[in-house]
Amino acid sequence: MSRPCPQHQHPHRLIQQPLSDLTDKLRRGELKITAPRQAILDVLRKHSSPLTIKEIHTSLGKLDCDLATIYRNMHTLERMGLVRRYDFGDGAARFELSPEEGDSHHHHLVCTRCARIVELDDCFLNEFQDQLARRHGFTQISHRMEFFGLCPNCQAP
Amino acid sequence: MSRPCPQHQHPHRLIQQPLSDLTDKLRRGELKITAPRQAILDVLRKHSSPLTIKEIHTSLGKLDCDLATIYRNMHTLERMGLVRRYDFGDGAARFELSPEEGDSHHHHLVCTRCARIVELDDCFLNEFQDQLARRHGFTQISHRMEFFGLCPNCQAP
DNA sequence: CGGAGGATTGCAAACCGTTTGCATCCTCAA
DNA sequence: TTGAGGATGCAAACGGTTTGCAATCCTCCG
Repeated sequence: MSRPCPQHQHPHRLIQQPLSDLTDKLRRGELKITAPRQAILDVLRKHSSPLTIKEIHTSLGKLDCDLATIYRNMHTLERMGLVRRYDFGDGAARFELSPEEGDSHHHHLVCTRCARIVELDDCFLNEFQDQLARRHGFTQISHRMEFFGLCPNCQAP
Repeated sequence: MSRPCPQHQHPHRLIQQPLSDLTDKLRRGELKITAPRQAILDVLRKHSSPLTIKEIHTSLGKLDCDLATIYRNMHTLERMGLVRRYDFGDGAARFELSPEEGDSHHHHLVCTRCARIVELDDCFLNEFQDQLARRHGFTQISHRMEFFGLCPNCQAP
């Protein structure tokens, strides 16, 4: 994983939510504030791109906890909207702290060689998605969209 | 899985490529024409939505072959562009015969309860995707996009 | 038409991310 | 401070997928 290209970094990703705000949210969700929970949130807070469970695990360092604990927590955190889950099609889920404006979301451009991730601007699919729902009588509609390609560093000569 | 709603069925999906055309393509790809291969293509030919490996396997009926054979064949067929792979996020890959205009593709609206699949019109992301590639210096760019929701039959009262 | 050579298959075992059961531990409200 | 229930660690199981290997099948060539 390489450093994100600053010029294309989406602004809201640079604003780190203080850990205390996060634990406040935990409390509001009636979740206990445990060491693994805090450590996981802290790791996510410090990264600007989605992390796999394994990446989170190694980032925990000496605050290490069981993999199953991370898996369980990601479900809980996702359920209460603190965290967003992404699937880049390589078989490992990735997680990112939700932006503070809880309902907005964005998509990613992923290098298929080095897994470098570019965070794109806020999603533009909402109107289209709503039309689609109306036209086909669907409710609770959502979507997934990711872009893949070779980043500048990975293009062979 | 329920029958697709005819009024929203995308036209090109109704045109079945004759099996002979498909085996011709196999030949051109220097692939041997084996019984499993033909049977798999024949199953795909008869379905208008993407199928999982398991669904293909059970559809094979008495032409049954090993799961590993299907997995291996899906890779080969995908590699030569005969088949397209989709990921609806439930952990099982799905496969669909490529439309005859080899480069076009479309997306899906998937019911999260009954897995009913609506095939959408041809993709509209190409320009956007190219812009994106240019702006970030990526090459070989592609994307994935699927919509999820509750279909009319699955909306609880 | 028959045989050689390489692709393809079946089978079983391995893989990998993820989930789960269970006993123990810890957090938090009373 | 204490009790109840949520949370954790550990190990086993799970589901989709991949892989090694020996046996088999398609094709091409003589």
